[in-house]
Amino acid sequence: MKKTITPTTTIERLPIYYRCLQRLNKMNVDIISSQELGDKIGIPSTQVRKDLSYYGEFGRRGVGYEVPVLLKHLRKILGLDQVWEVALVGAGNLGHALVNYGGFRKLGLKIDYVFDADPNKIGKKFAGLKIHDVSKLQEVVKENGIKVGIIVVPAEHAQSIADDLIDAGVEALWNFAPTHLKVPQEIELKDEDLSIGLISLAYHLSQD
Amino acid sequence: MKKTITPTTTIERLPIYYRCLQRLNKMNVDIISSQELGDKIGIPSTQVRKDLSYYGEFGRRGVGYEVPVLLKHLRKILGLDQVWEVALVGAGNLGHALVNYGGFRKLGLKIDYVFDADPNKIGKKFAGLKIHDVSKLQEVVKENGIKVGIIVVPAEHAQSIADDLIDAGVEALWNFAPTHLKVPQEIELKDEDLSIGLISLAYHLSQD
DNA sequence: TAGATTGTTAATCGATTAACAATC
DNA sequence: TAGATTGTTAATCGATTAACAATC
Repeated sequence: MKKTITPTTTIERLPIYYRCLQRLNKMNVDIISSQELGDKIGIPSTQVRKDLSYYGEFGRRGVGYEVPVLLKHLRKILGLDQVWEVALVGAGNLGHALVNYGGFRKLGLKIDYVFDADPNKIGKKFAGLKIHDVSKLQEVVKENGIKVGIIVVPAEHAQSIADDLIDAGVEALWNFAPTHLKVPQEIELKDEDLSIGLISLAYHLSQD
Repeated sequence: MKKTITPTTTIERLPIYYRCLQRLNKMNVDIISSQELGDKIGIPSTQVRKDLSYYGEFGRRGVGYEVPVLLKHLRKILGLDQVWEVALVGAGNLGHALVNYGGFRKLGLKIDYVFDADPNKIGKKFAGLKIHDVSKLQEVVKENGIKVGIIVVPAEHAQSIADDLIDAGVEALWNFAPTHLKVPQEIELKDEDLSIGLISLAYHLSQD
């Protein structure tokens, strides 16, 4: 394994490889070449090999990659062999969709705690989880060693929720609020701004 | 205006500028410098200027950018001065969240038609919209000149829905199904794979 | 051995950033 | 004029891709 910095673009492709391999594994495909794998996800074979090379040598020359072996390596690399406690703040439509999202379960990820500020929601069930009072957020995060927070609250509350989560020990944030959050450098922040996708389609259509 | 190709990264930042300027405009901020704008969204001033320069000269040297003027230009550039008919296929949780998503309304975008295959859902109301039978998809798309399709169906159905939409005249697809869609080159495709965000957080946490 | 495919180096391509002349 | 900030060029940085030796 080399001590080079892995490009962020490579990291973003790892989950895509992982899911594709999961499907192949379920179909009892045993060996796959970088060419075939690349074709399935729409990237060149050379990029597949380069990406994997940042983490080790997982294939056999002249043969290809053993699906179960590569899968196991990727699971480890992605941290999916560990259990991450995840808290979601904001029991709205989008929060509901996320808690129920089938994609997570398949990956061994799940959301464990849901919080909201609305007294009418607190205590109610939400996709099988009890909605906690957001005033208890820090307490619950600390007690349960929650490391990942998902922010699905209105933009104007996002920063203060982020501050609270970080204060209580969360190390990674997934932010759906359409606003720029200020967080310390050591906190992992992933912005997921849903309106950008639709706007960029409108942009491309209006260019023609 | 130069005849250079605009980087895709620039295009993805345009909606962020737009939303930030909308907020500034509402706060009656009249003039903003590239430095201030960049600070607000977490990018260097030089990138703001460079990005905007692909489309024209919107600022005044020594002064900055007039918020309403820049906003107007961006609205035009992003195609938000036009009305786009949008159809969503898949009346599940995530579809519901998208139809209700406040971020779109603020931008003058909205979802107009919802489709599903479930007989129990067809005809029912869904966030204020009637759920149409997916078997009528092509018909409705053609009749109403729908140009944008949002795919929120299970992965195994995504490709055939995409084919149907394209066949009926849709030119841009926003795909939430965790699968690689094959579409003709002239079709604008934006993938929005929600599990990637969460996995990449797990990855970063497990690196430490 | 002959054919196939990996892992890696080097070349290319594209995006960001520093620097500064233009100009308000 | 002096101070500020744009628009743009050129330098830098980072990611992709082509090419090929290594090797199964």
